[in-house]
Amino acid sequence: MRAADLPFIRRSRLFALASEQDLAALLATCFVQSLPKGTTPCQQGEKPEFLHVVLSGRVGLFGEGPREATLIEFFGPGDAFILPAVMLDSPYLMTARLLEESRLLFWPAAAFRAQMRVNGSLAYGGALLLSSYWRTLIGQIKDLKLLSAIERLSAFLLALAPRQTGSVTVTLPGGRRLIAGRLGVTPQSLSRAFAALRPLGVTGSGRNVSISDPARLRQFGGGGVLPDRLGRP
Amino acid sequence: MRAADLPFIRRSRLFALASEQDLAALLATCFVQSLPKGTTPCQQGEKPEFLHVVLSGRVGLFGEGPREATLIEFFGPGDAFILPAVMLDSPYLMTARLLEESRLLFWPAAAFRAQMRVNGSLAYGGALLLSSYWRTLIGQIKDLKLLSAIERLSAFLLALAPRQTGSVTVTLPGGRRLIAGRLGVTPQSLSRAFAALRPLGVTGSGRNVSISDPARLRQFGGGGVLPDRLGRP
DNA sequence: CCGCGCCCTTGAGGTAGGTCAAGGCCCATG
DNA sequence: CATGGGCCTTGACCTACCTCAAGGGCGCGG
Repeated sequence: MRAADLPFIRRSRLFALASEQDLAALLATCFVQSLPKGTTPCQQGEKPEFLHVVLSGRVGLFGEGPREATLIEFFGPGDAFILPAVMLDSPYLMTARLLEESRLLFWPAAAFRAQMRVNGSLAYGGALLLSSYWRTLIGQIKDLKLLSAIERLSAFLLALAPRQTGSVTVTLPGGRRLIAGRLGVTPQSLSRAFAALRPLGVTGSGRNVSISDPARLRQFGGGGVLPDRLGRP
Repeated sequence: MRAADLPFIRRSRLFALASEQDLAALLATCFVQSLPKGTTPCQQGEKPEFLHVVLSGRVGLFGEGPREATLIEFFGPGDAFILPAVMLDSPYLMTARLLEESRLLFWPAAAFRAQMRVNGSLAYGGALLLSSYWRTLIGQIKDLKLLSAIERLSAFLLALAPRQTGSVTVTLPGGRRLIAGRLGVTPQSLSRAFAALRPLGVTGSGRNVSISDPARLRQFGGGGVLPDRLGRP
C-alpha cells in the first residue's frame, strides 16, 4: 500500500465514520494492487477470500445464468465488492470483472468479518454502503418491472446527468453492450432505444451521449427512479 | 411494548450481536403496535419517520411506476423496512403494505440513525440484514434478466422449499396476483406458467403448491438463484 | 336458495423485444 | 497499406409475454 492510496481509501463510505486510528488498525491486514482490465477478482459460486474496495478504475458485476451472462451493475471508486458475500461467508452470486485497469484494496475476508463485529465505525460504514446499494438495486428492479426498454434507457441517462436544466453531455460507464445488460435488453434493442430517443434530443456516439433537454426527457421517461449516486456521497 | 414481544424482537438479525443491555438501551425509544391488513406504514416518496421491524405477519413492498404498481418483495418476521431510507434519511422508493394483520416495532428514525452511529452491535446487525437483502435482490435481478417467466416461477418455488429430495408442499407468501408481481409477470402469465410446470410435477391450488420431484424441477429451472432465506437465518 | 364480488384460469390476438443476419466503422496488427 | 476482428447499427422475422375478454370456482350476504 502506498501513502498515495490513503486519500482514495478514505473516500469510500465504508470509512465515513472511521477515525485515523480506526483506519490504521483496519488496514493492517490489507494490501493494494493494480490489476489489468479483464481480471476477475470474484467468480460466481466461489467462497470469498477477500473483500475488494475499488480505489480507482471501474468494475462490472456479472450474473451468470444457465445460458448466458449479463452485467448487473457497475462499480467504481469507493465501492466495496462483494460485501454481502464476504459478510455472510457465502458463495458469490456474481462474477466481478475489471472493465479497465483498476487499483483495488484487498481485505482478507476473515479479518474483515472479525473487524465488522468489533469496530462500530466499520460496521456503520458497511451499513451505509449497503444502504446505498439497496436503493440502486431497488431502482433497477422497479425499472425492469415497470418501465419499457426505452423508458429504462431514458431513466438511466437521466440518472447519469447532474440535476440541471440545460443541455448535458454524459459519459456512459461502459460500452453499449454492457449498458444493454445493465438495462436488461440486448445490444440490438439498446440501439433501437437510442434511435427512439433521438427525436427527444438524445444524440452522440460511443460513450458520450448528449441530452439537449433533460426536462423533456424526464417527463417522458417516468422521471428516473434513482435519486442516489452509487458508492460515495 | 409487551414482554411477549421481546423474543420476536431478538429473533431479527438486526440484534444478532446485541447484548441484553444493548437491547434495552436500543428499544428505549421504540414502541410496538398491531395493525390491520391493508395498512401502509410507508408511502413511496415520503421521508421516513420510523424504522419498522416486523415481529409477526407479512408485509409487501410495492414499487409504484408511472402507470401501475407492483410487488417488489415480501417481508416477514425479523425483517426491517425500509432500513436504507431511514439510514440515509431519503425518500422511500417503495410503499409498504401489510398483507395481513401484523405486529410491528416502530423505531423513531432519528433515534435509529443516532444509535447506528454509536452502537456497534446495532450497526453490525444492520449490515448483516442488509447483506441478506442484497442477495435476495441480486437473485431477483438475475432471475429477471436471465430466466424466462416459467423458469423464474420454478426457481421461486424451489427457493420456498426446504432443501430435500422428496415431494414437498410449499405455501405461497401471498395470492397469485402478488406472486405474479414478485416474478415480474402478469397474473395471466403466472397462471400459464403454473400450467406449464404441471407436467413437471407442480400441482395445487390457492396458496398451497406441491412439488412432486424438486430435483427434476431444479434441473429444469436453472437451479434457483436464491440460496438464502430472507430476514432471519 | 340465489346473486354478486373477487380471484384465478383460459382463450385469442397484438406487440415489445429477442433472434438471426448483414453491413459499416474503428482500430490493432502484420 | 491491407487485413481482420470487435462493436455498433439496421433490417426482417419470430416468440414470449401482454392485453383484452370471457368464463368458472368460491365465499358472503340477502
